Amino acid sequence: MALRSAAAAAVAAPRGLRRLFSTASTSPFIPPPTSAAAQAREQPEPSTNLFVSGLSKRTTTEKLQEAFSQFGEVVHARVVTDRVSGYSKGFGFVKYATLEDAAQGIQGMDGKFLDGWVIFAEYARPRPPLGQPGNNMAPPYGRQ
DNA sequence: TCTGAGCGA
Repeated sequence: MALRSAAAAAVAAPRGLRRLFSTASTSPFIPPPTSAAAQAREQPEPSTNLFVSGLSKRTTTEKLQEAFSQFGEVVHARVVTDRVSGYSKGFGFVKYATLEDAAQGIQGMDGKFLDGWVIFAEYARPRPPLGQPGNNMAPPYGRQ
C-alpha cells in the first residue's frame, strides 16, 4: 500500500513538472494552450515509439519489452546504453505495433515500478533523419 | 560495477 502511495507521488512529478498548471485552475489568468509549441509541450504527437525514462541501471532491453508487452504488442524495444561503458543510461525506447497499443502501454506502464524504479513512459520525439548513407555513424543530432 | 531526470546505432 505504501508503495502505491510512493508511486502515485512519483508519477505526479516525474521531473518536478508535470501538471502544475492543471492544478492552478483557480488562477484568473490561464493562458489558452492554443499554440503549437504549447501542445508539443504536454501534447506529444501519437506515435508507436515510446520513450521510457526512469529505468534502473540494471534494466535490460528484454526486461523492458517484457514489461511493456503486457499492455500491447511490442515490435521492438531498446534500452539505451553507453557505447564505451556498456551500462544503461537509464532510459529506453519501446515501439508498439499500433498507436492504441502504445497509448495503453503508456497508461499501463507510466508511473509503474520496474526493477524497483518508477518508470515513465511517453511518446518519443521524432528524431531527424540519419543523414546520408556512407557518412560516419553518429551525426550531431540537434537536441529539441 | 557506478552515476540520474535523461530522447537512441
